Amino acid sequence: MSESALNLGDLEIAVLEQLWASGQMDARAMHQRVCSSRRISLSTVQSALERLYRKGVLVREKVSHAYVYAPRMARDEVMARLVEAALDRFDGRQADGLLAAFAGYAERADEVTLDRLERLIAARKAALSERDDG
Amino acid sequence: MSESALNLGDLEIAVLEQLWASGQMDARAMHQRVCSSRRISLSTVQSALERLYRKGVLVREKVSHAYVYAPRMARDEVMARLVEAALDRFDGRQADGLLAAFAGYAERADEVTLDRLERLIAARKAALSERDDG
DNA sequence: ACAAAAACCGATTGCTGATCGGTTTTTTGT
DNA sequence: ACAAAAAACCGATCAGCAATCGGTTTTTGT
Repeated sequence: MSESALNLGDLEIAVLEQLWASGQMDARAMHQRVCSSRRISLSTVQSALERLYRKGVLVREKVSHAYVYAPRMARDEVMARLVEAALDRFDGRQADGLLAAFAGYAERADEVTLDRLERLIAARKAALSERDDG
Repeated sequence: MSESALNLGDLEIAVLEQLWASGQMDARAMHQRVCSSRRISLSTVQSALERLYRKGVLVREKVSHAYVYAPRMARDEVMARLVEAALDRFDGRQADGLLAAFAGYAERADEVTLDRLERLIAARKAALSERDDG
């Protein structure tokens, strides 16, 4: 386990999605956004934001009286950390797990995604040979 | 959320690793294997196997009096399901999450892994054009 | 029928996220 | 400066789940 295995609940993710969409928000604004789908009090939203802050996923800044929260990690980064956390409890390398997950997904993947992935690999290969030459 | 989001505890994974390595085992044999690293009673191991069975990760067959457990899913498959479970709580496609996880990983990946992945992509692309032609 | 082995059952513990209401602190309008 | 409003803060509860165990019942082999 590299460092701290990130784990998130459903409300935490819902709240994060809002922040990734809007950039930043205080607890009240967040409550407005989520209380339609989830009948939740302001306190509950505050707790979720607080937890996310303690987990290092959010930053916050006191603007006049209220904390304004903002993402500290990109959506992709959080997803990656979650995948990592799920996988690194297994013995040995986690390459094969990721590969397997991707293989399962790749069976349904479209061209665009495949191309993106190919470019990712090409970039990495370039970096590798760059290093070998240098 | 496709069907049932798989989730596994640490003991469950440890137990699974043993089964993937050895093919099949009853609770007593499993206990032998894991009790060195974890000081655990037989009951605890039984519970873990039972839970895994209920989750559909293991099959079991009564051989004389004891259940003999065997994996019903490959290691890769379980890993893939875990990744899927971690990702499909997010809005929208999970392609980007997987891509992101892989991107992070790819930065450290070796040539062999990159080659494997390239072949995976090639295979998928072939399947796609196959379908277009047919 | 009996002893041993295993399943089965139920209970407890620990952790974590979700949830809330009440109290204190801070801010702000007048 | 003061009162009202808003937010933070605090602590508590609840629920779900994995880990853990000991005791009871069932099965089985001889």
